[in-house]
Amino acid sequence: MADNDPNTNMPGSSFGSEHDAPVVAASHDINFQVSDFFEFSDWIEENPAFSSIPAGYDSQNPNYTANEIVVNSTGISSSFSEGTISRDSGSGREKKEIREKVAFKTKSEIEVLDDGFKWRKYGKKMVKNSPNPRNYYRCSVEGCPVKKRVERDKEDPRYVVTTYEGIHNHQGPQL
DNA sequence: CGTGTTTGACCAGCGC
DNA sequence: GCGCTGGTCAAACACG
Repeated sequence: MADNDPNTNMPGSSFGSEHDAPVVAASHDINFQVSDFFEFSDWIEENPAFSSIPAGYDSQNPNYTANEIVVNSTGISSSFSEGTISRDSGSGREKKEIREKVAFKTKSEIEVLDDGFKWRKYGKKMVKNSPNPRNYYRCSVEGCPVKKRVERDKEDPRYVVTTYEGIHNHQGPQL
């Protein structure tokens, strides 16, 4: 997946340029694609030495491997984790599909970061571990199984934890 | 009028 | 088996 797509124009230019978030700046540095992070998840899988649960993240799941990266030098630190490969070894039947699951912790005022795709909110839920609600988004493109989960950090409300799940059916960003 | 959001209800998995 | 919790659905609503 995610072949060497030239990614002609990344509409990430609205990454805080129209918002007054001082932390989210320099869209030039955030010139990435979501698919790039899905490739990163493979990278993590092959580099368990980098596993470290980011602060504030639910580290109770032993199936998680995680890592932290710094997207740019202006203070946007994102952490991502990959998991959900928990197949039932023992019951003889794996119930869960192997899905790509990537979580970012981004310091931003806005919750819905414009990653170039069009998202439709389909749910909101209060989680037990956090006083903040969790929002559920889904890619607007029909047939695209990608889901997105956005919640604010428990300890630091200035951070948003965005979790992507799945791989986009379509190549280009949808706007 | 079309599209996306809101919000409560419903459902399934899991732990006790 | 029951209750809790997280995830999804869908009808009503708001907005362009």
